[in-house]
Amino acid sequence: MNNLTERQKLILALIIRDYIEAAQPIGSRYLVENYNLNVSSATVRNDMLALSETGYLRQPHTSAGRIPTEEGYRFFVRQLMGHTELPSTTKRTIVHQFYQAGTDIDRWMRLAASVLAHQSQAASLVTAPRSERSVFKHLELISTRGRQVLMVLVLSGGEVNQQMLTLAEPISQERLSIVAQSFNDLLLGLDNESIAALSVKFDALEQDIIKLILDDLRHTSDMLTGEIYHDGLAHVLTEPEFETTDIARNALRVFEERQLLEDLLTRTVLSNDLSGVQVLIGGEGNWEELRDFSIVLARYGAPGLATGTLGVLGPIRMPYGRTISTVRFVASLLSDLVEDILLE
Amino acid sequence: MNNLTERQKLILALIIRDYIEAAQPIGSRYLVENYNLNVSSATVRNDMLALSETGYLRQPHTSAGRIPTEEGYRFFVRQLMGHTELPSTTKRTIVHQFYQAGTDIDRWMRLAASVLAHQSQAASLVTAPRSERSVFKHLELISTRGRQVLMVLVLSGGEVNQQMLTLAEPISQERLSIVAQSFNDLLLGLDNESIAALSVKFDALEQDIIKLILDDLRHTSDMLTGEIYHDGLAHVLTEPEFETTDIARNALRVFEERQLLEDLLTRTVLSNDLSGVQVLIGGEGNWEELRDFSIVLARYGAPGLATGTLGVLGPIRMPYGRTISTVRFVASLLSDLVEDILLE
DNA sequence: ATTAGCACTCTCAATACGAGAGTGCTAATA
DNA sequence: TATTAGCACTCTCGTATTGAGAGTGCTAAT
Repeated sequence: MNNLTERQKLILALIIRDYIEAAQPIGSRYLVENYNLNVSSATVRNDMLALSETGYLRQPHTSAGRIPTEEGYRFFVRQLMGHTELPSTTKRTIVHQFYQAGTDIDRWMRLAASVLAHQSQAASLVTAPRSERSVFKHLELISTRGRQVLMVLVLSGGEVNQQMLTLAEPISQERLSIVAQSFNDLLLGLDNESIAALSVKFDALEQDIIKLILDDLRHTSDMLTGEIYHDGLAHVLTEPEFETTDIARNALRVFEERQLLEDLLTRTVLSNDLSGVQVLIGGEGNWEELRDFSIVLARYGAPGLATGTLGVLGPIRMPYGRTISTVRFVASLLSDLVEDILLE
Repeated sequence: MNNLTERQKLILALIIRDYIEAAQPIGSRYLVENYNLNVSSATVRNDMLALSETGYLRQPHTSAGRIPTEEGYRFFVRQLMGHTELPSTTKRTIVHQFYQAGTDIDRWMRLAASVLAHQSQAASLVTAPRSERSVFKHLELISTRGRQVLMVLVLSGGEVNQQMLTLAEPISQERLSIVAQSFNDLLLGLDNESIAALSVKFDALEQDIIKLILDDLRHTSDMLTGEIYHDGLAHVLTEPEFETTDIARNALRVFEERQLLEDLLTRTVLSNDLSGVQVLIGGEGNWEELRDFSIVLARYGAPGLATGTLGVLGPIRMPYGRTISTVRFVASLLSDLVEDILLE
């Protein structure tokens, strides 16, 4: 499969780079005139033909130039594209912005989404860090009004879940505090299953609470909870390939279908290419909704403690080099920040 | 100004209704053929001319039919459009969906956004209920790791703010609990200013905590915090007037510019037309970014305790009757739910 | 293996043209 | 005075035609 001559690889790379910029089919004459290939356009045409037969290039119609196929992009990203880094001035600017954002996680997330969207000129998405295995940390019961009780549950990794609870009869704040305290002593550090396995006798109130705690724990570890931050949706409409409204509509739908996003983001745990950055081109056969998009994803955080996902969604004709290095950089930056917060 | 004949009003109403459906200029012949006006097309033309001079209608070009101006829409919404209600089967379906969603506020919000978007075939946005005047309710300090402390602050109305705090030196959980307890006794029910005015002597740790509490209180009452739920962005691309990409891009930008949204949503407190539902048509001169859109907004919740905002953004050519009744219904439904949760 | 040359194909912008829709105006009518 | 018939006029929009330009694939020569 890899029986391409060096010149063919070069031509493929040039076509992809230029096509990404120009969004127009690239012809043979254009190539020889703009790059010192030292061969004639006819030779380039022969190579193009070969690349078309390998499946890396195609023509929108007879007698147009060539554009890359999805396979072409994949080959490019995997083999041809070198490792790129963000310019260090850009890096410094980004770091500075995070520095100014203080320690507010919500602000970090928004900033991360904004930076990703702005740098890659595409749509970005970020999820807050959450612990991979949720463990009970602290419970608080706060009487609010009549028989309503606010239950605040803190899990390892810093997630806080709140829930309303209706009692059969009013209970004083003092008694509630005592109940909460006993749970705190009993459940500290236990996970879902350990708590379910407890064979202590509970009264009705305690039963209810335990059920809610279990619910929250399961909930939190099963699926993606919380806000999915995003930014730069408007960018996807800028690209000429999204003139067709239904394609653009698909892009928006991706951002609003939690199920799909969860599905997508949780898959990122697998296979760590490219120092943790993963590139999905054109749905890769698995995601019909993403047929027309590429996604660059990375996980960040403190492995084993709390991790989140971030990524960029754009057209298949995407500046992969720049996007990948942006995603990589923001991910590592967020990882540092999260670690700072978790480990002393 | 209101010197329109009954027939002129009728014609205006018919044009608006039909234009909203067809998205095409409406001509005089079309009107007399489809409705029993009992006058000739020439007469209708005369009335149309009058309506054009009043500023309620305009022509895209000579010899096209008429389309409503923004003023025309405003007049229609204010004077011509009767009070419409959602079909009761639709109402039941919606109520049922909320019933199934349990008592999870996050789920309510998502569902509300989804229902609004789906019913109005436009983009929706919803903010979680929050109390209008934030008051201290409960503080919790939880030692996590080394010198890091998780501070959980509960405000009236049920907002929970969490924040990390780095100590100068490690402090045991017992001591933290004691500190938290003393704050709970001291600050219960106090607002921003009362706390700032306290003239009690604090040590360094307590000072830090007070500062964070004040920050949170101010933060929460000043601006819109928390997620702004939205759904149905894809709908805005369906409308023919958004074929032009930059207009559609504006719509998306509206949803991602928190500043604008906050600005917008907080204005809803004013003037309660139409049983609390507010209609902004074409930015109303105040919002350049909304020049091409209309927004239907309503506040919901338990006044004085906790309120949120919800609304729908769509093209100016929007089915106002349906949208307004949807917004009104969802708002009142959410109000009931919130009240149920707050008042016993 | 490379290249010059050439016929061929396809897109795209420009142009022209006619049908159709809808108006505004004038003069006649009830 | 309000309405109407009639008509000239204007503008859009779809369709057809055309020619320029770009780029290819193939063949034969180097």
